[in-house]
Amino acid sequence: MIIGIFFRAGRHLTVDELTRKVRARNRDIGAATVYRTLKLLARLGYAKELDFGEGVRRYESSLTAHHDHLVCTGCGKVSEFEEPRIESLQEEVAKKHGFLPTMHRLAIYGTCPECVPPELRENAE
Amino acid sequence: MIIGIFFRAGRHLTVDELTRKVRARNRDIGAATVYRTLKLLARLGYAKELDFGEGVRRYESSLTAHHDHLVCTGCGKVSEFEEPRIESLQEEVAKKHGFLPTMHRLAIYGTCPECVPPELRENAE
DNA sequence: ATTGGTGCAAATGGTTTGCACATTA
DNA sequence: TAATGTGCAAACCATTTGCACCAAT
Repeated sequence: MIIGIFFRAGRHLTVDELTRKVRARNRDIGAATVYRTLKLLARLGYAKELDFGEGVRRYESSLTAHHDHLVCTGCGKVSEFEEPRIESLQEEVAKKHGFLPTMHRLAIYGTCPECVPPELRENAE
Repeated sequence: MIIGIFFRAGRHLTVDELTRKVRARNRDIGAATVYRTLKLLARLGYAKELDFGEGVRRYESSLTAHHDHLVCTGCGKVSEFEEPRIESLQEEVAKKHGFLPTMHRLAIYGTCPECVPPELRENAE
């Protein structure tokens, strides 16, 4: 049931967010089990552990195409993007340094469209 | 004295590493003071807080040019690189999503040259 | 009976904080 | 005397783990 909710739920879930969803369905499930389930999914390769430096861990399904993240420092919303040119430049950089890259983490922090104050909008003034 | 050691020391220091260096010089200094000093430097903009998902925080001087990081998952060593083409692609991505970017974090994880087993070296086989 | 998974509460570990104390102006 | 910064130990908090328990083989 936990796994079902996880894959159906939105992306980039906090463990606590998932725990709430799960407990809304069944109050008898403890947080430890949610932690254990997510760790298991990550170990099996079905979930990715994310860390945006917020002090809490997030998880997302790894059954989707690779992507990186845009994190809004205003409302905390996380969105995704994919940019093959950045990917290949990373390969290039790694190779130049003799690195055998296995993965990378790229997050762009800033203010999302809804959080940009009107007076700072492109088409303002 | 803590500040002096911090800026003179190598990059990407763990708080614990810096505490060791400081206490080697003066045993009477507690870890709390080192934590407080680094937080202060970060607040004033002289230090950057880094988080590579290792479970510990690292700090580096922000008085150097912007750069991103290569993290060796074998020996833990962290090195730096700078790739203007990646930077400008990030700007482009942010703009495309209506984001006002303030910063980004890019870390490439993998195996550094010293940790690549010989049989996997490019010029092996 | 044995296995595997669970909830609960306690442990963990990096970081922060309350507080009494010292040092300086 | 007031203000600032310190060490120490306790608090914090997300996460992990020990353990007794339960369900299903």
